[in-house]
Amino acid sequence: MARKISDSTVRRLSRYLRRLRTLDRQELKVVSSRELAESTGTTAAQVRKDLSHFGSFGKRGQGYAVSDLRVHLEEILGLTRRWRVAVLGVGKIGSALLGYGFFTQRGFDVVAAFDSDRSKIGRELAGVSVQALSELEQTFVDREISIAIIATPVEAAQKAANRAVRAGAQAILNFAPIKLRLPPEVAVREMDVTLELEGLCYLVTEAGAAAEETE
Amino acid sequence: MARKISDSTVRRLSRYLRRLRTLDRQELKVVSSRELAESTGTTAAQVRKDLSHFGSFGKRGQGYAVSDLRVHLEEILGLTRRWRVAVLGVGKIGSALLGYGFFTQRGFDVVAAFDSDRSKIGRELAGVSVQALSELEQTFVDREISIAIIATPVEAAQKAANRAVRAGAQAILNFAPIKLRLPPEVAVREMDVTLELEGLCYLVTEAGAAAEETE
DNA sequence: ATCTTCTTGTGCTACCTTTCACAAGCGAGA
DNA sequence: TCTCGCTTGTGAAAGGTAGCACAAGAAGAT
Ligand SMILES: NC(=O)c1ccc[n+]([C@@H]2O[C@H](COP(=O)([O-])OP(=O)(O)OC[C@H]3O[C@@H](n4cnc5c(N)ncnc54)[C@H](O)[C@@H]3O)[C@@H](O)[C@H]2O)c1
Ligand SMILES: NC(=O)c1ccc[n+]([C@@H]2O[C@H](COP(=O)([O-])OP(=O)(O)OC[C@H]3O[C@@H](n4cnc5c(N)ncnc54)[C@H](O)[C@@H]3O)[C@@H](O)[C@H]2O)c1
Repeated sequence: MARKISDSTVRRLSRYLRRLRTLDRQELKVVSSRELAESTGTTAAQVRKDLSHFGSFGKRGQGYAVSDLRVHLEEILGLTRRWRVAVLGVGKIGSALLGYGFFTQRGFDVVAAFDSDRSKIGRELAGVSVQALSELEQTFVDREISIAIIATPVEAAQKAANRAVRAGAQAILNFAPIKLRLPPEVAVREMDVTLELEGLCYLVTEAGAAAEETE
Repeated sequence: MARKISDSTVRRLSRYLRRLRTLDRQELKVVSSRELAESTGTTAAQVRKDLSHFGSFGKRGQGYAVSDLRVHLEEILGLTRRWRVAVLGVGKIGSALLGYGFFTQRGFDVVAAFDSDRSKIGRELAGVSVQALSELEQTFVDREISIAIIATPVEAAQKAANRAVRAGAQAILNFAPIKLRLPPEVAVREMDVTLELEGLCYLVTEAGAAAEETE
């Protein structure tokens, strides 16, 4: 199973899992690749190909057992354990994330928050108390934190990420609009609102231009 | 120029533009594809290929004129105009977005905000007053809003998006963890934190498994 | 005027992802 | 047991995307 799985496949697996959890809650027993495809915005063949990289989970003529497939996907994605997360930068975005109920529900425990602003340190948000940066290393080790969410201003983001990685973080979710430079063994994903907005502008502008041409 | 440009190319163009704006502010006059590539996390060939889809902007032996290329990219991405944006759902994420200073700086004006919660209506955040949903259609038309940011709870997201589209929105930026079903002419981008976090878990788990195998 | 150095723009190639199409397999019903 | 209807799993084809390598061109030195 040393096959290289692409990011887009992994994202789709997350989508399938999300859907399966809903179906499971609704007590539905089986689901076909076609149904799964329709509700996640892809094609039936794509669903089957994605799953086939990891094994044969379905029954020909029937479909997939919802609950079994859910468990398989949870295993594949590494979601059978809980993950401890720290938030770096408790500003507007950071505190929104601390209050995000979905995390706990999905296996992520935000167990620490750090800020450089003295006036914020000691304050408690959603059951997590904001700590000084000086406590970062110790806390990462003690609480076995594997994921750091960067929500500092852009100027501080690279340093904050470096520090989290040195303290043992294996993965970084970055909200700051900057491409972080980190060692290749650290997993990084970006949440870049402006990038996405600009992408939307391109599409709208292009559609407008195309419409004019065919006039 | 009716060539189909891929999403990944558009995203990279945004990155180049971001870098060019910084260089321009630093009064740097020229930049090579190699420099641009290094600071945006790609390769020099990729930078040149991306730009070549739209024309020849560089000088052989020299590089690209920073300020010219910046303008070209702004034109390509449709950022020579300002864009009016509305936020739907003024909760934790919605209010963080309303207070996000980068938007204005980048050509996006958040001119309206809507919420279903009576107690929030009339309140003012970052210069924008929260309106009732009943005013949505009229406001979209009056203020020529082209982009709607969905920041409602997941159950309300599809309906909110539909309503924004019917009111004239050409693009949707969706923060709710759901795949929206919208007419194909509407541009949609997703900001799905849980999806990204799950992707990180996969990578970390996989790296862990690979390390064990080679023991 | 020629040579050297540097960097672009691009055809070609290699790789990767998605789609197609169908044999194989499963269960139900006769 | 055989047939029928349905859906999976997968090899092969198609469609894209990224990287390589180099001719073409630009500026400055000699
Ligand atoms: N506000 C938004 O809607 C939004 C949206 C998308 C992206 N972002 C990005 O997210 C990041 C945070 O944005 P925000 O609006 O929450 O900003 P903010 O100013 O509200 O919060 C930033 C917080 O980080 C803290 N901080 C500063 N330096 C730090 C350091 N070295 N270590 C730890 N904490 C530090 C500050 O004290 C502050 O509390 C920025 O990079 C921003 O570009 C914000
Ligand atoms: N909080 C986070 O950090 C976070 C992170 C990522 C994604 N999200 C997603 O963003 C969305 C909003 O999250 P939140 O944490 O800000 O939730 P929230 O509960 O704080 O805010 C939601 C707001 O939407 C309003 N609302 C409800 N129905 C509405 C409707 N039909 N039209 C307009 N407004 C309506 C509510 O009154 C509330 O003010 C959710 O879908 C959530 O899953 C949140």
